[in-house]
Amino acid sequence: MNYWLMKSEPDSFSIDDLISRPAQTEPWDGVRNYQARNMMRDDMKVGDRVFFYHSNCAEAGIVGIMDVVKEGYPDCSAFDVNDHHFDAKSDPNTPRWMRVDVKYVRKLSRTITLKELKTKAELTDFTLVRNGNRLSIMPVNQVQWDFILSLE
DNA sequence: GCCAACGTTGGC
DNA sequence: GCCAACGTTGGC
Repeated sequence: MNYWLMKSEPDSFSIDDLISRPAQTEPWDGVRNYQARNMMRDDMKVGDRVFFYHSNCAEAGIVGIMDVVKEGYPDCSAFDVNDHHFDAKSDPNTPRWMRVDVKYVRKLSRTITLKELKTKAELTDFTLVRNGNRLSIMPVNQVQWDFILSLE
């Protein structure tokens, strides 16, 4: 089993939005970055665990945990001209973008903020705290995962 | 709202 | 294949 972190701006989709979805499950669409796409297409498996991270907000940080419940499949929001994430270069016959489905597991008892994570020597190599990193999906290793949860 | 970091695009 | 211009991300 692998561990991941996925970012979302709570103004557009928060963990409370996920909780209110049917079956508390949501297709994670709109990702338009190749590295992140490749991880959803090739590496994320059913049963993998995911940190839900709130970005670009007052208190950026990890707020909860999700499960991967459906592996990479075409992100059809790229085909919809009315969708904010429409991409004319994604052909339905050879889809350029992929998504996975994620399901709510639980909220953390508190937000573990980016600010706090940056102070931890144990997380020096964690992608999230590396300066200027903009990946919206990233792997988390077992040691990092366990350490972060121990902060809760 | 600012702006640094960085990914993508496209001219050459 | 280089690289300048441009757009986006995301912390602050």
